[in-house]
Amino acid sequence: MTARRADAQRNYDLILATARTVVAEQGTQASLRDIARRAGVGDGTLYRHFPTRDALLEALLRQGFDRLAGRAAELAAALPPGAALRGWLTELVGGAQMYRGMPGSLVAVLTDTTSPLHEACQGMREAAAGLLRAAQQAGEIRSDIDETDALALINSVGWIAEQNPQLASRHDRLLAVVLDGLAA
Amino acid sequence: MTARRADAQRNYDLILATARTVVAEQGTQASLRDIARRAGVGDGTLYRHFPTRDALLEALLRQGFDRLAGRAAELAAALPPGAALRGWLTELVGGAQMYRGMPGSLVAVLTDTTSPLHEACQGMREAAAGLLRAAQQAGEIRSDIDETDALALINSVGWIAEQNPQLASRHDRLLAVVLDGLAA
DNA sequence: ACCTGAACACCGTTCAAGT
DNA sequence: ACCTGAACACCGTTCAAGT
Repeated sequence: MTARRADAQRNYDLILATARTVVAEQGTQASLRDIARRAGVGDGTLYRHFPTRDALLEALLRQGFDRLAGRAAELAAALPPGAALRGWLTELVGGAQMYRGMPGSLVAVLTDTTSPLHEACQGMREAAAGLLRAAQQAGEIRSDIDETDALALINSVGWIAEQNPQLASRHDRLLAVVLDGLAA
Repeated sequence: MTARRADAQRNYDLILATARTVVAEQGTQASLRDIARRAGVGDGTLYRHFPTRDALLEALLRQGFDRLAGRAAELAAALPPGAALRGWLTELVGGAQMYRGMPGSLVAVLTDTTSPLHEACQGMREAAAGLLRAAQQAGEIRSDIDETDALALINSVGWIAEQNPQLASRHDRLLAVVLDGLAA
């Protein structure tokens, strides 16, 4: 991929930047043809660089995942274990809501080792596992759940507001209910 | 609607029965054209009887909603308030999972008074509100939530398994976490 | 190597023409 | 009053033809 031809690299970047805009506007189910058209490339060019929709979303999200993994380390250093985990999960669900459909993509990919999104997810997963383990050892979080449970539940709360914008005002309370359920 | 012509009534029933099968197979996003084709009617006939996808889903679900409202009364009579609410919510999420996409339709319609699904939802809503109020007065459920919160959260747990079948084995545990979060 | 865009098989939705 | 199916404007995806 480092030996990419200059025009190919330019198109790759162009498609990705356009996809970021269009997905922010229309969600993860945005028309791929629309993305290609607005990027000014042929349909086939999009498919050459991103053979599946997940491949495109993956490229779109890798940055966000890396950032979240970094935030986990910061929070772990700054806060007690339970507060660090709760703070991190709260940031995660806020970030996933930036793109409509993202909680779904994230949950779908959580256990799918074949998806390109899964690889990008791993760093974040391990960060989640670390925070969770520490909070469990401190006796602040129930011991019968793992990081997959926590990520699935938190994203499901993000999904609610995206499914029905009128419920967005309830988001904080719903998140609090789930976090209380995770407590020991 | 009682003065429906015989052929219209026959088509209405035929479309609904076919939709039940197809939605069970393919979820709430099933192709409307496919439903019309398998019912043996023209595309326009489906639109005449069900002008929107929601109208079709509503007809499909009214029975289930009525049944759930009835179950609420049974559980309220047979169990202490907290157990009645928890049992009812557990049945609800099990039923909603029968059709892929149903938790989403239900949450979407929860606050939309214009949708035909909303009307069908009202009986169930009131049943939920009654169970919830009793459980809150008994001090078993936290007092800062309403039935909309409870229904949204429970359906979000149903959404998880539908989004990623590999997470289905975690369903009972995830439901337990949310129910614990709802406890006082 | 990479790009383009026509082509194919779908989809939701509408509406003139029939009975 | 109701039904039909062609028609329209989309969509995802592929692939021969170009550079």
